[in-house]
Order: sequence, then C-alpha cells, then structure tokens
Amino acid sequence: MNTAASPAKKSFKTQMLEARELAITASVNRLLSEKGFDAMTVDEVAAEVGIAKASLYKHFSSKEELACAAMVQAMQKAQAFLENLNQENEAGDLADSKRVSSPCIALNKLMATTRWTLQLKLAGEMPTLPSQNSSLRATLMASRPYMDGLMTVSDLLGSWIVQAQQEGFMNPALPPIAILYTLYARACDPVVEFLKMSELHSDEEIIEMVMTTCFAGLNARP
Amino acid sequence: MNTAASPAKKSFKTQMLEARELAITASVNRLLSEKGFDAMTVDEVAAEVGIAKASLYKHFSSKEELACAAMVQAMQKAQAFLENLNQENEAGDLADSKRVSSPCIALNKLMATTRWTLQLKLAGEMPTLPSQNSSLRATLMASRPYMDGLMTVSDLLGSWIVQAQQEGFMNPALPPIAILYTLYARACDPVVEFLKMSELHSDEEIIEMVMTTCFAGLNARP
DNA sequence: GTCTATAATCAGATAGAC
DNA sequence: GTCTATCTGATTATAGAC
Repeated sequence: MNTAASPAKKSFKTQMLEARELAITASVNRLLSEKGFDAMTVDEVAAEVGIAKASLYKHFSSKEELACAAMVQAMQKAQAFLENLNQENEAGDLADSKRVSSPCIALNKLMATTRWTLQLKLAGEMPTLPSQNSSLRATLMASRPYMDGLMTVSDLLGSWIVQAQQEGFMNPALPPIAILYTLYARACDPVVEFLKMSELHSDEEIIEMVMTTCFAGLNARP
Repeated sequence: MNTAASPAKKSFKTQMLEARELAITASVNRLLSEKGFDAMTVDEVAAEVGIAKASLYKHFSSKEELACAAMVQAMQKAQAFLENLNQENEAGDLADSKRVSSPCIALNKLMATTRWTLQLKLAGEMPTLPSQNSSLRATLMASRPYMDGLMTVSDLLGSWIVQAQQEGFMNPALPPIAILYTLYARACDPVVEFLKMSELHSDEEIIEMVMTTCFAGLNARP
C-alpha cells in the first residue's frame, strides 16, 4: 500500500503489472460477454492477451478469480456511471432555473442507465450474469469488492425507483425489488441478441424497441 | 410405420421402448430446466433415468440429440396448447352470443400463453433456450420436428400479435417480430428465478408481476 | 514473471460381454 | 438393449527451467 506522500513511487513495476492485469480483465470482459463463463476457456484468454496460460495463473489463482476480477471492474464502471449521473442531474437542477424541481428526474436516470446498459451489451462489453448456478456465483458472493459494488448500485437504483413511484411515474403496484430485477435483466436480455442477429434494425432501433417494451410495455397506451 | 388396420401391432416391444424414451426426455427436460444444457451431464441423465450411460447412447447418438428430443417434445406441447387455445376461443365465440365479435381475444390468447409459459418455468418444466451459441443450436436448427414446431408456434403467435395491434390493444409502433421475441424471452426470464429465490412472493404473485411488467410496462399508466 | 511441457480431472462417447 | 469398463479429447491447473 502506498502512502499519500509518495503516490508515484509505485511507478514502474507495479504500473506495468496493473496495465497487464487491466489488459487481462478487458479481454476476459469481452470473452465473458461473447460466450459466457462456462464456454470461455483459459486458453482463449491467454491467447487473446498474448501471454502463456501459466502466466495468467500468476495473476489470478483460478478461472473464477479471473472472471470475478472482470466482473468487479464492470461493476465499478457501473457504479461510477450511476454516481456521475446523480451529480450531473443535481448540478443541472441548481444551474438551470427553468428546470427547478423538475419532476421525472428519477425515471430519467433509470432510463438513461438502462440505455447505457443496452449500449454496453450491444458493444460486447457486458459480461453475462451467472443467472444459473455456476461455480462463479460462489466466488462472486465471496468477493467484497463485487458485493460492495452491487450493494451500492442496488441502493442507488432502488432509491430512484421509489422516488419515481412516489412521483407517479412508475407503477406503484410493483414492488421496487421486482422493478430492480427487471432492470438488471436488461443486461442479459436475449431479445437484444435475437434482434441483432435478424439484422433488420440498427443498434439504436434495437435499443429504442427494448426501452419501449421495458418501460411502456407491449400493450397500447391510450 | 403402422397401418391403420393394425394399430395395436406395435404394442409390446416398441411401446416399452417409447415409454423408456419418454421417461428419458422427461428427465432431460427437468435437468435442462434446472441447469441448462452445458451444466447438465449425461451421467446425471443416466442416473436420474436409472439406466447405464451406454444405454442412453443406444437411444440417442449424442448429448445434443438427447437435448433436442426433449426440446422437440416441449415444442410440440406448446404447439398443442396454442392450437387448443385457438379452438377454445373460436368455439366460445360462436356459442356465447353475448360475446360475439368480442375484441381483445388475440391479446387474451397471447397473455394466456405467456402465463402458461411462466407457470411451466416455475414448475421446472421449461428447458432453457440456448441463447448463447451452444453446440445445441446447430442440432436444433437441423432438426425438422423442432423447426417445424417453432415455425408453427411462431406463425400462430405472430398472427395474434398482428391482430392485437390492428385491434388497438398492442403498441403498433413495435415490429411484430420484436413482440414475438419479447414473449419468447419470458421462457428464460431471470427475473422469475430471482424473485423465486427471494422467497418474498408466491408463484402466483411472481407470475402477475412479470405479466404486468411485460404487458403494461414499468411506467405508471394514467 | 514468463515460458514450455505436463499432470490431473472430468465428461462425452465406445467396446465388448451378456 | 443393457451393463461394466475403457477410451478419447478437452480443460483447468501446476512444475520447473530460464
């Protein structure tokens, strides 16, 4: 651990190491998004990063740890996005006097987050969640950084959901937890892949369709 | 193939064989629903059926064929359900004079189908679709019975979707294919499992919540 | 820390007796 | 057709030289 007095002291070696590990997690992230945890092999990761498999195991003690590191990184990225979104809107509220006490902000934040999630997914940067009982689940649940990130993200989204319900923009009959899960599920929505495979629509159109079905539903609105 | 003149001629041996294969597909169906194709092992199937693994391979030439047979059976079950639903409603229309030309029938059929799908899923009888590129996909796409069933089911659902849109009950801005995929996706919706794991709601409540988010959306309705 | 080579394990598939 | 025993290949993980 570095002291605040010598922040640049870790430069050479550790910086190289961190860069290498960043390259690894980036590759893992892409492969997790493309094939999922089970189908991804450690050989593939090593090949894509460009180092020997044994070297990978010097950085991460198992395939699960490897995937976990990538998931933690993705979770922290999400956390940063959400917190930034929160501050942006608060700042906007204060600065723009025309929008003072503008409603619908909580819903807009939730929609912006969902849109961002879908964009990541279409870009192949969204590691698929282990919805089924995988060996990865245990590792993730035992990972403090992952669980902390998940908790923070869930708390933020949860507060926006409750707010949007109180403001009358989201269905108050739905338990917030059900809404939260429904939004999380957009990160692994097979509809996105199916529509992408059909090649009938652009990425933007796909996002808008999924956003519509998610928030407005399939039924017609008056 | 039996002639119509001797329908009972296949009785003993082939009947036993068909019963055995039915038991196999039933076990496969359950395991596919519980763990998915990749996580399911042939050893497990053999153990659950109560025969040796080698005996399984006398019936099915590969793990893919094994799963395919179960998927075909599930698909035919779905087809039967849909066709029955179709006839039921037509008969009801003619018999009950009060309901003649009653609208909303197409939408009701779609909702009934979705509800049925969710019930199957909660009962552990819905084999998970190979959303990611699995070796199973190729086998399924090469299977005439499966593709025929899929086609029939899709055509029926598609016609109901278009009708519901024309009658003003479903969002006409959404391409029918997007609606079709969205309904298919309910068969592997992780929200169902998440809510089930939370143990806060009964199966009926879970179904109603997912139905609401699917058809009415997350947003409030006026 | 990185490499090559290899161990260890597990799962799909098969051989051959009955 | 069913069984036990075995083969084969793929994959995770490690040993040991550099």
